[in-house]
Amino acid sequence: MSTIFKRLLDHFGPQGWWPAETPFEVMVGAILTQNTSWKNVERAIENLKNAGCLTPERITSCPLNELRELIKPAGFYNQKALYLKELSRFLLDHPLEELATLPTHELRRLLLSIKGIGKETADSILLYVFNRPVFVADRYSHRVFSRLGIWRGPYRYEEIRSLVEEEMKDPEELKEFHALVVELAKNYCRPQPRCDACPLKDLCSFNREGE
DNA sequence: CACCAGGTTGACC
DNA sequence: GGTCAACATGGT
Repeated sequence: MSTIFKRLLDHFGPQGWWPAETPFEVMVGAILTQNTSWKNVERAIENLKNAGCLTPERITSCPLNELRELIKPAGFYNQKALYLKELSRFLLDHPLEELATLPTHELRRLLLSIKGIGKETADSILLYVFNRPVFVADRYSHRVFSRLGIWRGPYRYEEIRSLVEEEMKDPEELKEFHALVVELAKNYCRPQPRCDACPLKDLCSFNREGE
């Protein structure tokens, strides 16, 4: 696992995730990017910035219809507008300084209680906002680990997360690793793979089927 | 034209 | 516990 990380870092270089100016922007981006390309999320965030709506206060006071229009480029805008309202309400009730004092498992439980925040979004926030040592075990990681023969069987979020967290404890490394796995999968591990140019070609076991 | 994207929810079994 | 359709825009 650590070897793979070094290989990826060597090949792609530091990815600099998460791209955002404030912790709140990270959280908003984490919700908006759910099953959505980052390119579309950028437009939505740009709209929110231009409207001065990138704080919990302004999103809470923003009319729902207006909020929907602002984030439209990110897709699923009806439910995501509600999710952003939920998140903002939560943050007004629980300041970041308070949340930062909680142990990771309690903070995760709190985040998961917010409608619109599931496991992956919660872990993205734990990692990129609160610097907690967690791995974001998204579908890309499952695809990559399956192709590398590290993981057999179906996609199970918690099990893949544990697999990585047992070996890697440094939040900074976990941040980069998640970003690098995404980069690898996007470029070389598509449904129609291009294993010829893959930087981990020599490690890839393609004799087995199963995503 | 079909398929994919930095998932989550609620219904159902 | 697990599975599944619905959700919506923009790029390839």
